[in-house]
Amino acid sequence: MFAEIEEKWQKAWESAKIFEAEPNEKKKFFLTVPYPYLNGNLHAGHTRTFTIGDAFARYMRMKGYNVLFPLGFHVTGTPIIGLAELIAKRDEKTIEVYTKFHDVPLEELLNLTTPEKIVDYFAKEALNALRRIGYSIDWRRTFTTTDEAYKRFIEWQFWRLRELGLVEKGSHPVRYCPNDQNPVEDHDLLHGDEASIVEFTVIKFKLEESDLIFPCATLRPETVFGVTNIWLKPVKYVIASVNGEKWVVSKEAFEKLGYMDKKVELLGEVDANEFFGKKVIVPLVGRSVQILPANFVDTDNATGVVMSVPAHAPYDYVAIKELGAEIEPIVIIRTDSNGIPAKEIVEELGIQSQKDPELEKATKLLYKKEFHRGVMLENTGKFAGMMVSEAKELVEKELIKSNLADVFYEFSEKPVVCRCGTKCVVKVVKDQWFLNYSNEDWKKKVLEHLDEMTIIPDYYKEEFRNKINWLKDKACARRKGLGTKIPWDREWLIESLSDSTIYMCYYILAKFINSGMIKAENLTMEFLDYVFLNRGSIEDAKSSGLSEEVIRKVKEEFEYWYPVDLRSSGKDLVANHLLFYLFHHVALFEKRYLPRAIAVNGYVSLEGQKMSKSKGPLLTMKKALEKYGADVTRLYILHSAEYESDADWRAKEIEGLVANLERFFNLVKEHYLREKEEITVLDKWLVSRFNRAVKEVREAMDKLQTRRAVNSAFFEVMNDVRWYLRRGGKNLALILDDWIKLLAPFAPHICEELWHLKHDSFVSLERYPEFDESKIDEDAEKAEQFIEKLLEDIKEVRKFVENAKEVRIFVAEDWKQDALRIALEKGLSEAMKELSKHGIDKADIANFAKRFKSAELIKNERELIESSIEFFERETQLKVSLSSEIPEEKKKSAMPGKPAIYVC
RNA sequence: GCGGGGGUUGCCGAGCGGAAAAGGCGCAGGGCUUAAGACCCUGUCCCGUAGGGGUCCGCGGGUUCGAAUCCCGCCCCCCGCACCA
Repeated sequence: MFAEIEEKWQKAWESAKIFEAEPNEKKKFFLTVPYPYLNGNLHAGHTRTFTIGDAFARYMRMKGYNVLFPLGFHVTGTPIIGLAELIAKRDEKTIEVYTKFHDVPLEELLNLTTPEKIVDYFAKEALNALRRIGYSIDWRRTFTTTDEAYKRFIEWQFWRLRELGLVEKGSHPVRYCPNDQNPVEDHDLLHGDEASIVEFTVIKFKLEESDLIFPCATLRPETVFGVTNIWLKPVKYVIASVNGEKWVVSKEAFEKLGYMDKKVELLGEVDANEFFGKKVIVPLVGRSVQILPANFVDTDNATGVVMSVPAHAPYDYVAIKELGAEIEPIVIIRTDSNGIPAKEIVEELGIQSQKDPELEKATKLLYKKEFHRGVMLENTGKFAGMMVSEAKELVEKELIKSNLADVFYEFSEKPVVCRCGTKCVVKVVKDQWFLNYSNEDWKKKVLEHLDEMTIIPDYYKEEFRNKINWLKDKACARRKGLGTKIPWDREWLIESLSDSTIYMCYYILAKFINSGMIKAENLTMEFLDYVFLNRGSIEDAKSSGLSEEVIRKVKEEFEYWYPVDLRSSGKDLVANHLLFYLFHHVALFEKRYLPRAIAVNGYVSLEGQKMSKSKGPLLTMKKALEKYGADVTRLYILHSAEYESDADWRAKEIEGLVANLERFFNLVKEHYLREKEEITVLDKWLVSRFNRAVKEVREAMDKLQTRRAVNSAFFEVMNDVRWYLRRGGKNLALILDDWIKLLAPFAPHICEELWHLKHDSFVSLERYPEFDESKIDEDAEKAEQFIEKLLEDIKEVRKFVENAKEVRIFVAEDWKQDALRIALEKGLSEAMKELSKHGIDKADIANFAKRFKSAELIKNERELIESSIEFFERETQLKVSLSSEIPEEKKKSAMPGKPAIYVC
């Protein structure tokens, strides 16, 4: 129903260029939202984040700020390439998801076989949807992350980060497919997406009088002090040369070692039976212990060689018992009891054999307990007295330092299988480029800046603080994907989250680039240094080939718009993008250019179901707009949930909203242009209530609480308006100018249409309503409340009378009014004294005392009722009058603010 | 496990020391209508033939004249823990 109106105003805004922001004398507000990734159509999740952003942009604009709200598109990385391949391959599932959920017509979809075509198509679709929803975006600044100029900008950024020592080479473990010879991403997995990569410590036990090493893999290196023997499975093992040492490992382990950045060579096969009974030396301790057989050993887990700590490892304890070996467990950790921890838990769970699945549970329970509450005992040398949680890391460090241990990466769960059917391995990728987010100095600066920022909701600041502390180095280069090459090592592409950290300042360049004033080749190091970092002079910047005038202009605009005042984002970006956003700004920019505020919002689910771009279900922005139109969609999504809580999109609810919005539209149309009539108490009440709503809405919006704001601005005002009309109000127009303005950030099209019934200006540029204390009328509000309650009471009483014809209302006698006044001022006892002085009946006084708490002083109570008689009659369809002809005992119940009611 | 958030009436959700507890949705009844829809009104924890009474905010304790709201313990749910946008 509103489609035409919406299109009309979108065109009007566009041709009046009212959202094209240029520096001026006003205070600026720079608002950004994360650019969308174009491997599909924009969906309800984008709709939520962007609509919150737009509502706030509009709100700030109406509060008198010069608002810049731009948006670009993100296409770098692997998903778009992957999608192109899948479409080219005619992958069934992909075709289904993209036709069914992304609403791409089949014939168009089949054509999207290259990344470029995909980007073109979805960029066009996105633009259409974003325009149709009426965002107040400055479209002159849009761009795509594969634009030549953008790449220059990214290269510049990486040169500067490297100069600061924040990009370095290192190695790290990845999930890897030996067949594809590539790292495997989550969506390329057949099995095992739950598995994570865990780091085993491999402790080297030397065979006595030999150079053979038994590398025992463990997750609890601190228990090395309690080792009583080591285990091998009675099967064939191999001897391998590993970085020059002779290791005995399982066959599976040998294969895996080859991927772990080690020099590995097969020397020969060997039967574990040959070693049983022989002795190895426990590192750090120097104790000599036996090699024994155990069937629970999994040769496909890590090295396939295990150390035995029967006091603390249930498996070991049970294996030793089953073997009947005369080995005394050595307790090295104390928690609460004095016994042998593994023994206790095994007995408690009634475990009998190595095959008992309960052993897994016992191991986990004991591990947890000892890790969090355990203390290292005297027999652990210099670690004695430490908490286990602390000792674990230190023991490992010590062992590795003295070349007594190594690390071995393994999946936490198995199998992990690639889409191609091959079992994945953990591969250590070397010579990889890293962003050094673990750098303490860098972190410290970020944390310091965080303290000065506004985070919405505020408790997320703590979350950010923790995440900043947890953040580790990030591999920032890839071999595959779209994007910018690392400028000093062109084998590598900059990974797509790493090229999206400070692009908000690129919006300032984008305007000049899009207009042709600046070309990609003008973006030289000197120019960007000068504009963004205040490095070098304008003379240096001229080497870009740009004129001084242009350089000056760009610089001025950057100075005007930066920093970003608010970045509004979905919560999925907290642990990654938003952190990088902070880190990179802090690393590169001067303090005055650092981000001011971040707001976080939750996900959107669909009728209770999680949405998924790659699997469905999905509701695209386009579809929502086709079905409901812009303002309904906007209002709905803004009202659906607050802050980081997740919203659930429900067709049934949104349909209810359509009706509400139509009612609003018709109501305003009907009353907006009416002649004003004489002002009554009721009018004052309306204005007073409306003013409170204004206050509420502003307070809510200042904290980005769109749900609360819409609730108040739309639904609650609507309820007041209904009451007002029901009461016979004639001057609704009193609040309509302001009501339209109040709603304009949320439902801008309808508001624009209504506003123009009376005005020539754009409501989008009007001043937002102010709260006016002087318009608050306590008496009027009290009076309305009184009438409402009285009506309720009349209806209540009436329920109990059959064939009611008439209502008589009896207002409390004057003496009660007087007494209440005294009681409120001087206390009840004073009032009672006064009453007896005037010869009021004792029983009456007692009755009054009992009930005075529920009484209230209403100004002109009698007149108020009198003027509302007609209203009461209309509402009850009964004859209503003020009368003293009611039974005596009813009269007694009359109190100020609560008249006696008699229905007959 | 660590970190962050949360458990409120049929559902979604506000409230965060003094109201059976905003608002929305759903459901029921009434009005309007030739009818349906829309719209308007009423009800929606239990009891009640006079505007009243009782019970209630994950569970169990405590503080207080008074607790959904504060404190302690327990149970349960959601999200992140990455190299993926």
